[in-house]
Amino acid sequence: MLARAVELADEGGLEPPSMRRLAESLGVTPMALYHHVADHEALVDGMVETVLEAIADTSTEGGWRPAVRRRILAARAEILAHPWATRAIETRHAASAPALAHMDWIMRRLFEGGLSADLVHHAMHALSTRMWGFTREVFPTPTMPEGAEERAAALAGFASRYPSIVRMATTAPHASAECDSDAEFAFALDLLLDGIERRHEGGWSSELRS
Amino acid sequence: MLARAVELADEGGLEPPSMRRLAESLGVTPMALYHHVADHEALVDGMVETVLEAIADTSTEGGWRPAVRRRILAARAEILAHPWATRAIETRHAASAPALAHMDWIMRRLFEGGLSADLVHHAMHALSTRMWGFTREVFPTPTMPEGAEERAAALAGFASRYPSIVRMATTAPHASAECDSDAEFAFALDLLLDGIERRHEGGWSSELRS
DNA sequence: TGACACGGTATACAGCGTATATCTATGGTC
DNA sequence: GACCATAGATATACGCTGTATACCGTGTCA
Repeated sequence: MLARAVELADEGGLEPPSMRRLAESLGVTPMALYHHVADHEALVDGMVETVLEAIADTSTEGGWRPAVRRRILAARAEILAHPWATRAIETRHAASAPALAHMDWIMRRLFEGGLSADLVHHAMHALSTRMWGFTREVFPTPTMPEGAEERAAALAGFASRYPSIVRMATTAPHASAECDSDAEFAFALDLLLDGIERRHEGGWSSELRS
Repeated sequence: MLARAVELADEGGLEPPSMRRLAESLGVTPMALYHHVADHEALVDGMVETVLEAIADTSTEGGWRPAVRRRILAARAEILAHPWATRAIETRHAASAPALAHMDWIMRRLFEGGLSADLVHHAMHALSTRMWGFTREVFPTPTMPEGAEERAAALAGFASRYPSIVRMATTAPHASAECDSDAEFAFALDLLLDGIERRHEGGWSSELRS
C-alpha cells in the first residue's frame, strides 16, 4: 500500500495522493486505509521512510570528507527521483528511523575523522537540509519572455529596478541557460565541507566563537 | 485586508488563514475577498510581500561581507517574527518585487566587493534559502522523555542503533540544552561567506572547477 | 461453539477553494 | 436631473478533502 502510494505520487504528482485517490487506485474504500495507517500524515510519514530506506549504501573510503560527500549525493539521487519527496520531507515533524540512520552514518564519519562533538553538532546544523541532497530554491529566478524583442524590453524594465540581478544574469557564464542544479548543489556542499574541514584543522571550538 | 490576514496568521497559526476564516474575521462573506485578490494563492503571495517589504534597511559599511551578513540577519529577524512566514515563502512559485529587491541588494554588495558575475551567481545559489534568514531543520532531533530513568532507558536503546547521534548529544557543549538556533544560523552563514570570500580571493572560476 | 480481532463497507459531517448569478450603492457622463 | 457602468458585497452550490461512527463478513484460536 505504501508502495502503491509512492507509485501514485511518482506519476507526476508533486504531492502525496489523497486518501480517496489512493483508495480508488487500490480498488478499495477510503476508510479501509485507516486499518493500515493512522491518518493521512502517517501515510506521508511512511512514504518518506520508504524513500529514505532506499538511499544507496556508499563506501567509506578516502576519509570523512569524500565519504560524507558521496553519501549526501546518494541521498540526493534517491530523493530527487521522487518529485514529491522534498516537499514531503520538509513537512515532517519528527525524524523517522531511516532518517536517524542516515544522520548517524554521517556523524560517524565525522567522529572517525577526529572532529570534536562540538564541531559535529554545528556541522550537522549547517548541513541540515543539504544532508538530504536538496536545497529549496526559495525563489526561482523569473522566467524571461520568449521573443527576442519582448525579452529585451523586459530586461530593460528589470534592469532599472534590479540592476545587479540583470548584471549577473547577463554576464555570468551559463547564467542565461538553465542552471545546472547538480553543479550548484555540489558547489554549496563543498563550500560547507571546506569550512568544516578548516574549522576542524584550526582547532575550532564554540567557546572561542568564530 | 492583507494586514488583517497577516495579523490572523501571526496569532499562533503556522499557516495562512483560509478564505472563510479571513472573511469571517473581516465581517464579510468569503466570496467578497475575490474582489481584492485573485485566489487563495494570491492572498499568500500578498502576505509574503507584506513581510518582505518590512525587512529593515541595513548599512553598507565595512565591505560586502559584513554588509551582506547584517542584511541577511535583518531578514531573519523580520521573517522569524511571523511563524507562518518560512513555510509560506517556501511554497511561493515566483519571486515578487520585494524578494527581487532583497536579492538585488545582496548581489549589488557582492559586485561592489569585486566578485565576478560567475561567483556571484554561485554564491546566490549557495545562500539560496539562507539569504532569507532561515534554514529549515528538516528533522528536528527527537525530544527526550522527561523522567531521569526513562531518559536513560531511551538513550540506551537509542545508543545501540544510533551511536554517533548519542555520542554527539551527550558530549557536545550545550547539546543537551535547547540549541541556540541563532548561533547555528550564524555559524552556517559564516561558513558560506567564508568559503565565498576564499573563492573570490583565490580567483575562483567555474571553468576551473575546484 | 463462541469470542474476537482484522479488514472492508456505508454513511455522514465539517471544512476547504471557488464558479456562477444576483443585488446594491456609488460615481461619472450626457 | 437622468442614466448607466462599475465596485463590492451576497447567496447558493459544486466538488474536493480528511475522518468519526457504526456496521458486517471472515478467519483464527480457546
